[in-house]
Amino acid sequence: MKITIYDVAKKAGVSTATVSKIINNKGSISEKTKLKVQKVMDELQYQPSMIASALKGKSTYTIGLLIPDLSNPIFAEYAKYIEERGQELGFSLMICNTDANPDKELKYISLLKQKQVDGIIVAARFKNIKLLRDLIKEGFPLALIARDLPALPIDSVTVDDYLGGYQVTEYLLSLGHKNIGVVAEGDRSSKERIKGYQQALIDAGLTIDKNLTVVCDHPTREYAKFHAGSLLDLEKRPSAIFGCNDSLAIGVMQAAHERGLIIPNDLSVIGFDNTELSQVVVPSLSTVQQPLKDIGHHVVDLLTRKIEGKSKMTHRVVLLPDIIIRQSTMQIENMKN
Amino acid sequence: MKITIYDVAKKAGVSTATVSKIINNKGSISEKTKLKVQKVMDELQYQPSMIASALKGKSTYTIGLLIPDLSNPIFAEYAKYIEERGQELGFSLMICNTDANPDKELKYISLLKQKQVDGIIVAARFKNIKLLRDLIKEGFPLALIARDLPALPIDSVTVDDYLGGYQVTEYLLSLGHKNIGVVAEGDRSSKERIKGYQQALIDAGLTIDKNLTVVCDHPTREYAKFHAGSLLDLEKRPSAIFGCNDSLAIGVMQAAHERGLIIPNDLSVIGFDNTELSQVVVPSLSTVQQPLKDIGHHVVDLLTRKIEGKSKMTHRVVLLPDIIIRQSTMQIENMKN
DNA sequence: TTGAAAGCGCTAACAA
DNA sequence: TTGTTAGCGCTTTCAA
Repeated sequence: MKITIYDVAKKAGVSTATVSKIINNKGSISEKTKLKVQKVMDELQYQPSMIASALKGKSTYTIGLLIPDLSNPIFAEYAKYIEERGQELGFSLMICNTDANPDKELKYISLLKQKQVDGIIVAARFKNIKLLRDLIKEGFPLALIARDLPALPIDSVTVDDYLGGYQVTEYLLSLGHKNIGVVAEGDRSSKERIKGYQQALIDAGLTIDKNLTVVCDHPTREYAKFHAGSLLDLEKRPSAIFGCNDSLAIGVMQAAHERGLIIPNDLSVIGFDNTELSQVVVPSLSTVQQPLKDIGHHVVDLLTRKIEGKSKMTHRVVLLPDIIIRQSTMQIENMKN
Repeated sequence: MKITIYDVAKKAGVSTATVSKIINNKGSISEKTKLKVQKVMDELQYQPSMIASALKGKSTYTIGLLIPDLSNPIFAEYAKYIEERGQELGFSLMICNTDANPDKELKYISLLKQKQVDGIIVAARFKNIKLLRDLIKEGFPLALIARDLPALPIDSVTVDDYLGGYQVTEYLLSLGHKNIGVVAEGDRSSKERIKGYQQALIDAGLTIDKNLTVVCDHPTREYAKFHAGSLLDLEKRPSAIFGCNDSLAIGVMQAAHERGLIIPNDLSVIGFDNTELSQVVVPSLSTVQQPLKDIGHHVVDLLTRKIEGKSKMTHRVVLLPDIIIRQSTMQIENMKN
């Protein structure tokens, strides 16, 4: 059978209270008994049951992560770095793939509460806002990544998508492009990136042509290819297109390719996320890098601080993206037309 | 405070035993009290504590997944489908990213045991075999993916890498290629794929030239590019190269590109894994698809059956890969040289 | 059909 | 410095 604290206590000739104090470094224990008990624990290969100590009201040292889709490399990296930081701080990670489905969100949250996780991290595309509101009301430790809810007092870590969109556009403008298209998906990040794009145009004294922004029904390369087509078939087609993530941008490249357009000579293209995809396509894709590691580590720090009651305030951390210039973008003067 | 079974019992005017029986569908309870108690549970929004029931020796309905690197898309997909199937069967997933580091493996396994997970799934590249042996000796439910240990009685699900390598080579041979190189990584899968490649050559009556197989120190595109270079600079350079995963194959393509070689006219290239990368490069990469979803679902089925004591036997499931032909491979007669 | 009570392994207040 | 003991919330045996 499994070794319990009783076995240790008996073999060491002390009480369970003494053993417990030694495990948790509490109270005052003589060096002598401490050594003796530790020796017995080693011999017996004793591992305290976290279940039992959790039942006594202590922490489970487990956090839940609600994420829409692990097969998306960006989310997988979030998960990786969250796990990494959690592990450094002694927390395990329970992963819940929600498919951005509100029913699953509900189910998972209630399950995580039944399992008494110490806190929950909610990633992008979370639908069921009411659920979050309830959790906050209960004082349940919660943190958000890539999902900002200005109306709710929740710790969050986001990358400045607005700035990302602004920088991309500013860069394209600096290359001389004035007629700039956007292929986006429907989520919050894309919306922010579009806003940044628009503001950059305004700041440059240009007007915004709504027809140059298309939003894909599904965030896939195939859809982007299709929608980019309509942009490229415009009478006055854009000289540059901003894809709100790398897959979309590559869809744009493919649509251009199908029409016999050469990148970057006929069309500049830029993406977002700096996935391996962007390094592999020909020409390599200019893009924007998110500080994924920082985001993951930061959100765990915020959450664990809440869990440990060290911080009552709400923190909203905004991290800055970084533009990476490769071969898919070009000065307009050097372009063919 | 949190609602407990006592609150429910008191409000419903029954004992906790009765409530417990109703929750677990055990014993015999009159329809009347059942309804009454269920109504109270609803009103109170009662959620049984899994911690407490776990302490009583019941299952935690949690499984652990030890995986080397979540940022590798293949592993992320494993995780996704494992989580998916787990969720269908009522199990949560605790993710542990080991970096293929034996110390972390040890730490995680002991942690998972402290947290009383019901079983553990171990993915590719696991180092610490002794650890697994101990787990088996204890009768701890265990299952493997993409990692076959013939010496140990563990349930496992693998894809037939040998067959994959064989099929790739057979296909290349059917195109007329005889001088076929391989760029591999150092793991078990690559070794199997190489063996399949060699057997296919033998079966075709050809001899194996060991110099045509290079193994990268690190499984990255950069390394593959470097090593493929040495293959391409050979006096009698291969007319086709098999990259043991898509990243490696793309490294090969890049090395070829740097040398002014056109794919597939000067060189056929084929990969493995069918990641998005393979669809995005130009020319698109022929590759081999693994049934990731089947693998993930299958391994969870095996493990949970062990957990529930429904199966004492060891199962080794081998799934078959599928070759996908795209544009990076060509009949040798159509090639330039 | 129902309930009383013991106990899962641990912690912490209190006593010695 | 150490030990006694009462629970944490649940399940299960046994008796009613």
